[in-house]
Amino acid sequence: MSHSNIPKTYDPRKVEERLYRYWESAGFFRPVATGRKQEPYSIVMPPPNVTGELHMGHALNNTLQDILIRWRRMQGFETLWVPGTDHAGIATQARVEEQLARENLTKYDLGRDRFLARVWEWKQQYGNRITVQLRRLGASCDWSRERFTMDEGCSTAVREVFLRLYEEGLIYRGDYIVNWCPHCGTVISDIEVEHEEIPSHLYYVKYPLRDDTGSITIATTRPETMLGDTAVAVHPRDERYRHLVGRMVVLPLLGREIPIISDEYVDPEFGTGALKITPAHDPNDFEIGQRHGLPRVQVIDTQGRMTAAAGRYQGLDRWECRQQVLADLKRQGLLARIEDLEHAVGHCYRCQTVVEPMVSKQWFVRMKPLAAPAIEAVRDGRIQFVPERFTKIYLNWLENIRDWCISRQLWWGHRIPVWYCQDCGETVAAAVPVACPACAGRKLEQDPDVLDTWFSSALWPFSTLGWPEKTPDLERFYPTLVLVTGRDIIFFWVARMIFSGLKFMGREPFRKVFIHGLVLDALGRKMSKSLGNGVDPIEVIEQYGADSLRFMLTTGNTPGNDLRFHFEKLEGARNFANKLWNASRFVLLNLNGYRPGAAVPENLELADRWILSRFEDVRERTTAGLEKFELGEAARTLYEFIWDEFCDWYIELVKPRLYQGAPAARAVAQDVLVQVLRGTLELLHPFMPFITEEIWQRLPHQGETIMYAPWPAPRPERRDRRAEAEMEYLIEATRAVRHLRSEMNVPPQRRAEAILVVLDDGLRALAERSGSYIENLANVDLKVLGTLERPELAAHAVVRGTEIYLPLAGLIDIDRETERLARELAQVEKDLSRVEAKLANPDFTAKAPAEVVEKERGKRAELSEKRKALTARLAVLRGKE
RNA sequence: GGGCGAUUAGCUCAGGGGGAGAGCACCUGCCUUACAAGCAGGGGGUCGCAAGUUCAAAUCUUGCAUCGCCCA
Repeated sequence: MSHSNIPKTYDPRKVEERLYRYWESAGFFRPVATGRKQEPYSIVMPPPNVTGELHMGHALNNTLQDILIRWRRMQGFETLWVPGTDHAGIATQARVEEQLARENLTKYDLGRDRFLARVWEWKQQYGNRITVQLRRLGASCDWSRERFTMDEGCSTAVREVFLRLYEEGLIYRGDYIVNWCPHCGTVISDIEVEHEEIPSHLYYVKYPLRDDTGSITIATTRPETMLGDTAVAVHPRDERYRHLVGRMVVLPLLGREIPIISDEYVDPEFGTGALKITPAHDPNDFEIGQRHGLPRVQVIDTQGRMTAAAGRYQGLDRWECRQQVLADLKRQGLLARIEDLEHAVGHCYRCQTVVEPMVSKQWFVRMKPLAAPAIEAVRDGRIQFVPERFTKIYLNWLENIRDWCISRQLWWGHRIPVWYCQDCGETVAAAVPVACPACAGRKLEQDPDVLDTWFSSALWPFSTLGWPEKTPDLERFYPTLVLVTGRDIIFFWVARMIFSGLKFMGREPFRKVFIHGLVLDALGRKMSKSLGNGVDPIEVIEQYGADSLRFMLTTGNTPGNDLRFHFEKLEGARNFANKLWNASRFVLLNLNGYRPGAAVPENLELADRWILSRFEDVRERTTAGLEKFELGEAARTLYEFIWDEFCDWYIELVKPRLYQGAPAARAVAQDVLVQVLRGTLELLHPFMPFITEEIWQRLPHQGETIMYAPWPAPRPERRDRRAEAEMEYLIEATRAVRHLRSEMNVPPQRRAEAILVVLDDGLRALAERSGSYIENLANVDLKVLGTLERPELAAHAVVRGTEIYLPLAGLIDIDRETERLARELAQVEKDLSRVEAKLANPDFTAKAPAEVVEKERGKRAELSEKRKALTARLAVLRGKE
């Protein structure tokens, strides 16, 4: 292969799409039994909404999954990553309704069947958008197994689960208080309600006693609901009101008579301690109403308007009604006072409309029996959250769980598999009923509602693998190993998958739940459509490449924490990719005559042993990071190794051998370069799949793809602490010489002379042996001496018991040099006195671990040597003044 | 009201009982035959505040403050 035409700048656009097509068409994303590991490793992808476009949250979520799956695949596991999309009931239906609105149509104009046909059409047309985008990101999921929550298999699973829960009495239908969104026209579940603190008012209203002996004042934030009041409640031990319990008050404006009751729920400290009770429009009041057998008067309808029960307020919007009620109360002198109050108001998570609690007939899942095993599975560690702190959030929610309202007044979704017999009124739950089991009648009408979208996502880890069929995939890949998801859907999704998996598979659906945070904008705000502050991952990929985006998302992050999106960070990642590209270019351009196997231990020189040892360390730390889900740490380890050690030092160190070395030495350098670069690419591949593949293919390699290159194995024999220590010394010395050159303004091109005075025999031998490293990297001619034969006009530095001189007759400004050394001496003395104070403390020497004490002693020795050298040098210089 | 997280260099963030780190920004010098998306050198921080544990605290404990998120 010719390498002379490798461009100087890495261009991801020329690489990424081509490689992805290659991988996908070669079938590399499918599970492959490598024989190196027996167990499978599977992940199911949190299905993005079919309506969706890839946003930064998806990009982060899928990058993390892809890293894990690519790494495990290289380790030899039979990996499967199942992709798919979610039908997203409300969102999708809304999208199609908008489309219809542009044609001046509503869904009612079409009717249910034609409307649904229209949604499917929409889905065919736009539904694969996000999966195309996931490919751009590099996601190595098995598209041949792609699923959709409303495809045939998933739908079968949904019906099966519904029917089984229904038969067991875990699904029931009942009149219950639910959260109604007047805008979306459907019920939403408790967790779909977002509470937001809103500045509001607390209104004090007098309710006159029936017998005209006075009044009781209640406090409320929602005066319009008083029209539906059916009681006033006080705390049973509240002395202020004890004598009133059991008496009747006259509801203002409507004149209805309602009782004063007592209930533990009432907080005597809040407001007046007297609470109006509206069982039809408040969840807590609903429960109090149930305890006391109170009637429910619905005064607000599904559009948010006042009903006939509201008397003359009928037809008013709930907010208009509030103003009207207040005005009327004021006129009648019943509005005692108004206070400012911040309080939490429930909003629909989708449209932000204020939710209206309302009593209605809905389907529910009885949660207590299902929650118990799900709590247990996490408590006993069968499922672990990463980071661990999310365990508490999960447990706290499940321990206080309420029944789950699963019916939705929508058309798009899984229709509830329940029919009502028009002849005898029997309820029939079945997949496809033929006749009424009670009266054999054939006039059956299906429940019009559909199921909450999350009902089907709850089954995702096993419905995607074929359940309720006993498929080989289900057998092999369930339970999955890890679920990667944002912390915003722990309740919506994670908890529900866990109890569903336990219930229907008898096993937890995954072993680890890896939670990540949100991607925020540069100012730390959530990215949102309404703010318009979102960054489009596809645009980023086009501009910077998928690898850069992925790398930026991984390195900028710690598990579970949010991350801010900065273009500067993206540039850093892009620069890193380019750095790697150019380092590889260097290697490739210097491979003439390469033969593998030249780097046998006896041929290695210090730099080779050092970089191989460093690589071994990096291999270990990268793998450990991945194992602990510390992906950012793993990625940063690689970044530092590649940039600081491989590029800044090793490549510079091998140049003489490559450019002027004897063929044998050259071959060794080539072999080490190839081995270290190839191994590093393999370690980096999960994070930056495209560029690593592109380079790997050009390097000498075995196999069709880096995707199946074996994950670098431990080579403990390559760990060489001595080589590392020696290189550290040489690096420090090189830096010191460079520093002196810079301080003295020696032009970079000018070859200078440097003298190393090394008293220690071992170090001196090293300096003599490997002094050429310093010579090449600091552009000096080096003299290594063992005696104190000091040049007079020279810049001076001390490192590790070594005095360094740059004899620069004519360039030395004695005053400046004196001042510089004096400053350094002051610093040394400061450090030294701290160390000495520590060592003088008998508690320290007695109680601190021996190696810590030893280290401090070493430090003391080095610092005092340095002080001695600096003092002597200063004396010489001052003598010249 | 309860819980969780954050508070470290000008900015964004790692780190996590024994010599304060990175990237960006800044200053100086370099287009040195892998890379100017680069190289070399440099300046810059009582690690939010207070108390405690310890020979030793940025790191552990407690309290407080500020910001953010979640739950009621």
